Amino acid sequence: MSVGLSIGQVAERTGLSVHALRFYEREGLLADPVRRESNGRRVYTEDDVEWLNMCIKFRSSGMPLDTIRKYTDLVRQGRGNERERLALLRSHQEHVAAQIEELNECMRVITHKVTIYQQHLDDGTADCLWVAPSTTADASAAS
Amino acid sequence: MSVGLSIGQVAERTGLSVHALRFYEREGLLADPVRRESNGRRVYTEDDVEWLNMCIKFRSSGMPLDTIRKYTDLVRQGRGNERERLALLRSHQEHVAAQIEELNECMRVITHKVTIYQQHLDDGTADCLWVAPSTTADASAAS
DNA sequence: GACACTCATAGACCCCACTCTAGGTCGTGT
DNA sequence: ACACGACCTAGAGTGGGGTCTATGAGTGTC
Repeated sequence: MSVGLSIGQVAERTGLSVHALRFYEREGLLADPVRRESNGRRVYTEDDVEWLNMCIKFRSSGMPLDTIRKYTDLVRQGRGNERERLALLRSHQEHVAAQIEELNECMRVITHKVTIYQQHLDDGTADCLWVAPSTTADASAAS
Repeated sequence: MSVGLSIGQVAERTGLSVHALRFYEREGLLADPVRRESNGRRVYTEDDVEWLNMCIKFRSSGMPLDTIRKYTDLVRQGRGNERERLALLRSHQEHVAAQIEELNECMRVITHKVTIYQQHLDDGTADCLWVAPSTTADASAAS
């Protein structure tokens, strides 16, 4: 089934650089240190790729490498610590929820500004309303 | 109206450190270089605080300081470049939308993992299902 | 058998966004 | 008188997350 992938192939299909892949490995982010060919070259399995994709999801949702390492350690230790894994996941879940909240709020503010600029540009009123080269001009647009 | 605020007061009400406030100023993130008392101390206006709050929104939605500086420059230059400001804002808006998308996708994945772990813990099946201290064990939970 | 290519390691380097330090000034309270 | 706390500047240091370099070895093909 799993043919064995070179680091270059894994880089290609995960979008991580080969540098990053080696870096992640050094950092202990792979459940088991990648197998090697006789010549020392890394051989990745499809499972490794799947795991990496999960790490990428974790990273891109703001989980620090350190926490990913903790999670990896738990998984590596095997059965018995499922509660801990769950706690870690839940905590990250909350974190992500908070981020989404925050971004939505930012979005609200930005969209408001965009709308106002757009309106004034449409009106051709821009030249009348933007008076001072100051904070205030933009702030009044923001408020 | 505006009484004039010390850097400490501004730090308190924006949540930025006094260090960060000075840093932001050096970096050209304030529309006009803050006024000073005769003794050289900074005096912030409420407008400055408002502007800073906007910067904070920008930052916390992932806008690099560099881009905030560009926006600030545009505002500082005054009327005539509203199109550019709008373009910058729109571009950031898209960026934020993409981030929200991404986070939602991560959330989906994480929630799925959480659900599965929770199920197995509820079932008490954890000890049977988690077999190997390997990627696979967790990957099967993820899939 | 020469050239290009991919891989290997160890460690240096980079960028970003702060954060902190050193050394000094001012104004107030006791 | 003098200590204290808030402020000032310039610039060094930090932490996270990679990225790049130097150096060398194995493979593939003309």
